[in-house]
Amino acid sequence: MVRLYHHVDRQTEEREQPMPRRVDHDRRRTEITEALLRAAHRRGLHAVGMRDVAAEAGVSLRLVQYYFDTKEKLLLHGLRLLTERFTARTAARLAALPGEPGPRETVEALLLAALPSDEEGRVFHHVYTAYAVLAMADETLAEQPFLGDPDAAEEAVARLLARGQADGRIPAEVDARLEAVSLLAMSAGLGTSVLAGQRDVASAEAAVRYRLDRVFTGRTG
Amino acid sequence: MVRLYHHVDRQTEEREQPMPRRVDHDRRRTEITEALLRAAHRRGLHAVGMRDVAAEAGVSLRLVQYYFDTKEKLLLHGLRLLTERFTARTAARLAALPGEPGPRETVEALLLAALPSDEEGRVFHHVYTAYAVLAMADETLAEQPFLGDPDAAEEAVARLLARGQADGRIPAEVDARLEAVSLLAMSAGLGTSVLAGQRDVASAEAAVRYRLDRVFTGRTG
DNA sequence: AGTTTCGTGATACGAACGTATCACGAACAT
DNA sequence: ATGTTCGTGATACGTTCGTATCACGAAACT
Repeated sequence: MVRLYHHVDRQTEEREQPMPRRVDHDRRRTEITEALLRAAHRRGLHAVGMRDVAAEAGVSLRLVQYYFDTKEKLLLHGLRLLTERFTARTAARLAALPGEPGPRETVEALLLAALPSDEEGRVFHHVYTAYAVLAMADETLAEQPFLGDPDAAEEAVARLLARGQADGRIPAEVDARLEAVSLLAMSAGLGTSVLAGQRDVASAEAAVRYRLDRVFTGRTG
Repeated sequence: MVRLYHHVDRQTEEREQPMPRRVDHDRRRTEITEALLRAAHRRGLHAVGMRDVAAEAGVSLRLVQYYFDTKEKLLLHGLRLLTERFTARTAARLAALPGEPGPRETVEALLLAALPSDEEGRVFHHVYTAYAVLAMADETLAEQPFLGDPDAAEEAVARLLARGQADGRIPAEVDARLEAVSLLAMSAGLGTSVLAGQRDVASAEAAVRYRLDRVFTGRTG
């Protein structure tokens, strides 16, 4: 799926009749969508127009129209790319955990990944929340799968908590499902208040760690 | 501060030189601002224009301009009214608690008041979150006092939790401050996911009650 | 070689936006 | 009685938005 500007590399691909000739459409689309996300973070998603995206991507307005016919399609691609990026980022963080991470370390990494601690996290949280707000009044956005099935994360955390219970690290009377729901909601809420300037990242992280300390009260090891 | 349309009732008020003659400006302003909040809930805050507000309030565009010179001022008034209304609503809910409510009942009422359970709650949460997102990219909004000092609620909850500890209903090793932060963040996060269509209100309320059950583990009474 | 398709630029169009201007009647002050 | 201020309507202005149109060079296919 990778084709570059002037040199070819065509043989790696079977070509049906009408196919893009010279430039890699998917690559271009991604570049433009990334420009959308950057612009949305800087000026606010609501304030971003086709022309802003074009300028941010360094292309002409026509090109943005060419690759995404309408603004709505561009916005939908934006949401899709955003969630893909976030999934990848989270997976990378999990993979980077040292040794053989237990449920506690894994859940902590999951929750902290959703916090706006670095620039990437800030962009993600800002734009994602903006999409969520748009979805509150826009039907098309509302029926879009947010975060690629929003309770995938819930499922993952609930499973990890159940594992913690099996290991004796979490008391049996904990409801893994409800606990997962509340942890994820807390993480999201903390992120929003950080971005809204009501709290700093350190205190948000402290709250996450405190809560996990309270959930994992059993013997360790 | 109450002056009505055609009949006067002036004697209740001392009048300085240049004062509004016939209509109650504050009342009008409030009506228009309420129209803004309704329109913002229906179409999304970003999509609301001066003309929409005028139509929703049943007045002419000129009047909206007359009472709020610029759109920015209208938006700021909107945020102010929104937080005032929410404060009043929460206070009313607390006052409606039966008997002599303990910390548990009070905290629960506080957290549930922030959930979008009825139409008023949905309007509040939607528009408030929309403002929060706007504030993430708009400096003027960012320095606006959100919810009339955002950690007033945090302070109140922390105090109630401390009272619960003093009463022996909450274990001493609980950190009242961090617990308050995490509870409020959870409530906000749950509200957002309800409005985004990812969860229904009942499950959000269940999560709140579950968490409170976990916090209040000591003897009751 | 000729023709079709692709990628790109420049520019135009109609709608909607926030804001400004003009006008006028009713209420108040003197 | 008269002049000024207040509240309101109608309407216009300039900008920006999303979208559409026209044009043209370079590639690819036949």
